[in-house]
Amino acid sequence: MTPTRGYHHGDLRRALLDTAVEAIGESGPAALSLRDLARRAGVSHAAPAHHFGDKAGLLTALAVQGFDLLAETLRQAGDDLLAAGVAYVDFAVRHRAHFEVMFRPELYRAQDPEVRAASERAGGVLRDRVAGLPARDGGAGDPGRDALAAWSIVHGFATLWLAGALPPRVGDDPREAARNVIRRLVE
Amino acid sequence: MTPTRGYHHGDLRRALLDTAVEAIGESGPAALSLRDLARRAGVSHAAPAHHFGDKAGLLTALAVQGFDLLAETLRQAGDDLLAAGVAYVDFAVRHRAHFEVMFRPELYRAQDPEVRAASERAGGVLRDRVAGLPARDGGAGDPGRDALAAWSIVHGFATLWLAGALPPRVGDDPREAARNVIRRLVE
DNA sequence: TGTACATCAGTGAACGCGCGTTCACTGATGTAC
DNA sequence: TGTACATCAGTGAACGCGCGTTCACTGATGTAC
Repeated sequence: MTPTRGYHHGDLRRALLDTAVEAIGESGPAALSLRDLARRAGVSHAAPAHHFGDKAGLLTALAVQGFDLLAETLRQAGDDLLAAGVAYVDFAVRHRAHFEVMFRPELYRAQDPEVRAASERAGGVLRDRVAGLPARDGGAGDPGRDALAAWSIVHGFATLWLAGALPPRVGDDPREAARNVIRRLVE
Repeated sequence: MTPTRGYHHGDLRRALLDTAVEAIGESGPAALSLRDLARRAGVSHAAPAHHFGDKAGLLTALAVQGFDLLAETLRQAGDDLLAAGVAYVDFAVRHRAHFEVMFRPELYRAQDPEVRAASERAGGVLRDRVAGLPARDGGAGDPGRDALAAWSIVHGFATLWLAGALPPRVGDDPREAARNVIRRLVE
């Protein structure tokens, strides 16, 4: 994509992250190799180590980026829980590589403070949207429980969609299908 | 575990599947190698190829086993959707290796007729439990939609649990936590 | 009960490959004076 | 404006490792007669 400008690349760190997204989209995060990334970015195979140390370092950076992107996506979806839920699924489909890395913590340094902070920000937005929901007719309604149920249903739908596990009758528009399913929870 | 009985192992195929479950439990399905399996099983490194051809062949066999086990687990949970949902989560936690393989179809031959049949059997049981549910107060209730919502919420909860993504306040008993969440859908 | 033979399960040596890591290096850039 | 020097980004050769695959083989088992 970005042409190499002589000896110094210019923004190799960023280029490697973009390239990683591409490679993960093709073969999944586990199959990722730093040598392949270097090859795709057109630099020597030892270059990635300069920026990320090792594979876990690179995936940690990708996870941070992913959680930030998710938080922003949820925020932009507005106050509505239904809209936020649809946005969550949409994020998973459109940023599949990030999503797959984010929820496979054994692949990166999940205890890294940057990751924890970014993940906490995304979780906070989701909880806000759930808190904005009117109490259920049944009773008091436990906001922790409701947030967990909301998270579970959108995360499960997204995961099943990405795994190709859903039957054809669900259709091919993830946003529409997700909206339909989430309504079961919020209507 | 099972001592090698001379030149012929006795039931190497089965032993390799058991060993694979063990290895996947430690490092995930992507890190699995046939050589490591052979080493653990105490046979030569070329032996696994006799039974499964390659890694995808072995994981295909594991997926079939997993779907059959899931179907049986759901069946044993009885007619109740809540109980079936809890059983689904419990299955994921107790048979983590199988569960992880089953829903990563890029790792095995998902189009294999045996896999499709086993997966169809498990899905059928889940649909049955949803169909047994009384119609919602709101209206007619689309059984396809309801089944998808139920599947999403239990699958999502199980996935988040396994990923270690849930906050500590959820507790350490997956069955209890799952029951609480699923109630949000069925009550 | 005994022997011959076919079949099958597992062996072990060999191969080529891609990987991560290390390390002395070189080219480019920016800053001090 | 010009020069010296420190810093940093990226290079490329070398290493050892574990992997999958192949293949001629050998030991065990079962069946026919």
